[in-house]
Amino acid sequence: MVKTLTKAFFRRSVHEVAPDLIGAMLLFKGAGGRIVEVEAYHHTDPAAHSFRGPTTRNAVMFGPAGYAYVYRSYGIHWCLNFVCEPKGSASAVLIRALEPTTGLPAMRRRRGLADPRLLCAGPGRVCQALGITAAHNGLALDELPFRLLARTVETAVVAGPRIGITKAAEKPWRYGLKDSAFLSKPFRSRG
DNA sequence: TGCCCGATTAACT
DNA sequence: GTTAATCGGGCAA
Repeated sequence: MVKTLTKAFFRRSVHEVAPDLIGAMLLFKGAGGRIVEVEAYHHTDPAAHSFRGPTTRNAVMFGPAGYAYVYRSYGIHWCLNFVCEPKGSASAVLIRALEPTTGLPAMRRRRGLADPRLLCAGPGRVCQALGITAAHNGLALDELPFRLLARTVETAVVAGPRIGITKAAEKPWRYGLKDSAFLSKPFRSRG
């Protein structure tokens, strides 16, 4: 029995939602796969876009949970976040990598390569593969064209430091599927 | 207004 | 390991 993730799922601490998303299925217009890597950004976190208060760009983060926050990264890429926590708390989970399972031809075409390991291994790559842009900023996650399905099996989740940030870089708020071949970077093994 | 820098990626050496 | 591509946000003046 497949369960759709509702807004209530996201109306919790970003540090609860982030690990719970590992193993969930993310589909966008019929393409996507299992979420294997995410990062949590709490509004009290200096690395979060919402840390310095609301702006035009981060406005969606200050709205209710269960919506997509899409922003441009390095002037080139798009990155997809899921807004979490009660309204106004301005926290979100960054979707960093998927294990592609559905709509591979479309994703290969948009990415211009065939290797499934590199199709969705990184936040910019996920958006390019799924065709997500600023046009999709603010869309509800429990309505089409999004489709989010809860994981159906027990999943081994590992945590580690986040990637590509300079502030609060030591916080272990990156979560991933243990030993997945589709991560943007491996997690340091604990033995 | 101007300047610096970033939740990145790909193509280099 | 290094670096260019490319642009909006944030902050100083």
